[in-house]
Amino acid sequence: MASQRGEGELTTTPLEPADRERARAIPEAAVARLAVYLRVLSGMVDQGVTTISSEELSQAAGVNSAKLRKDLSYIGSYGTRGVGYDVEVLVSHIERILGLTRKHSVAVVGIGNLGHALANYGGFPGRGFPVTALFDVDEDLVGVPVGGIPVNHIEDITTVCAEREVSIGVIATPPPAAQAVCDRLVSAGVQCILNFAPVVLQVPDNVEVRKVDLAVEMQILSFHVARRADEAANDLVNGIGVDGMVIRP
Amino acid sequence: MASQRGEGELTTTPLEPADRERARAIPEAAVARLAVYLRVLSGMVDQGVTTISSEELSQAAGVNSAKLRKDLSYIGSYGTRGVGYDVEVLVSHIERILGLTRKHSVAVVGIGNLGHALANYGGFPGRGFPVTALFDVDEDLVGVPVGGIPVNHIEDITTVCAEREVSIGVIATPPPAAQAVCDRLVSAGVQCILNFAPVVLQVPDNVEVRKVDLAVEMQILSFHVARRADEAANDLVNGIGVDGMVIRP
DNA sequence: ATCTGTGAAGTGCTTCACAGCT
DNA sequence: AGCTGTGAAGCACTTCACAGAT
Repeated sequence: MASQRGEGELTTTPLEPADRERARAIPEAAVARLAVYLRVLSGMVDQGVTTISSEELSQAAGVNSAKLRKDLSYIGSYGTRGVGYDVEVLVSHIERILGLTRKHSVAVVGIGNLGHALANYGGFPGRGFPVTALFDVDEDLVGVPVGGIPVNHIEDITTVCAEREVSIGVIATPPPAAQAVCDRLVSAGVQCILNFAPVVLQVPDNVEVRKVDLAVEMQILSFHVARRADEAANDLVNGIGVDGMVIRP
Repeated sequence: MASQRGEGELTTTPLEPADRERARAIPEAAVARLAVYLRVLSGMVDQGVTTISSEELSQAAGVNSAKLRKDLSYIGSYGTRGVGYDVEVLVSHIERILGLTRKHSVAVVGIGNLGHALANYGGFPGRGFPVTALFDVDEDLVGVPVGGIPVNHIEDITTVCAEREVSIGVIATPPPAAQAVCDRLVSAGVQCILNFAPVVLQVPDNVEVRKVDLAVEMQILSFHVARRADEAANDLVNGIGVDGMVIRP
């Protein structure tokens, strides 16, 4: 089960050989942060900031400055020692590394509450991710435009996705439907999936899945509430007050 | 700036001293997976499965079995060598560690597309996370019930959250409003925040923030599209076909 | 005979700290 | 004098592989 998509539509600026090795080597964690830096930097551009130091940028992005510099070093050396980084230069290099010079068509499957919300973002968060197809099983929804795009029936995923060159599929269906939907997306040649359904998807190696799992997020927070409550109880026993002051040393 | 909440309402089953040290020591990454195991196990219970091996459970959860066993070992030794784990026992231990024996009131701030979707989940993903308060700046929305709960004005966050003992705040506002909303939640004593706004929130150390950032997720996927496209181009140059076979060895 | 629980080895990410450029 | 870029050290998570329980 592999991609059926040809290799003919490479519209991205081709990477230099040096960049190529780098792209392979960037830690996943760093990629996520690059996206954050990019957003912060875009804000800077709007404010007319032209130059920024690693210290300032790292503060704004909520990381420490060594990490920021290391992250930026993965994509090359575009700073000036003693000065800092040119904001626009940085923006364009990060955009290139993240593949944002290309448009990525998005299909949303499952037009319930969440699907509606996603479709109505219109051009998905941050531009460059146009939603070009919507799917649902509900016959009553088929043909109805949501966020300007008419809903197609789930049966047609394969043809419609191929036609519209969808490169990212978003699964917003109820859990039981998710795997089947995923399989269809994959057989339509979609190699990147963003999954909102609380299900562990099985996919071939050449497909990248990212998961957004609200239940997991809530439960992680719950864990921290519990840990904190417990530490507090523990500290009280040991004579430490709620605000961290020792009451009974 | 610290919690203003008293320490009197600890309704959680208190952890044994041994568990206490463990809770402190569980890696964050393991906590996230425990939540996944819990969901898979709940499904097992519904199917009437009573016993499961690390191999089976790890498959269903999409991790390898050594990792699963190590994760479970963080919460104690509840398996039987030569046999496997008792599903119900495991469920109840994971629930206890994740603090799911307590209810966690949730407030959603920002009742736009996403806020609506979230409010309409009713009892948030997976039970145990009742949404008890909604907030927005829009006067026209105030008083209107969404998912059964009337919307309050954002001005009233502090009082309403304190009143309803909200322990988790969900921020679904536009980016510019997020930090101010966050500050209000914090001063209402909320120590856990789930942030959907594409903004890096500044919070005191005693507050836990989890971020769900669609733009970042999309951009990570975009990065992988780019990397793959580039590898393919690269491989073609080196005489390797699209399906991985060497054409020109 | 089988499957868990876990030290120990391995891997990858983060932080340090400073050489080197402007 | 200031700030980047980066080897090297440190830390955390993952995987291995096997002793030990049933």
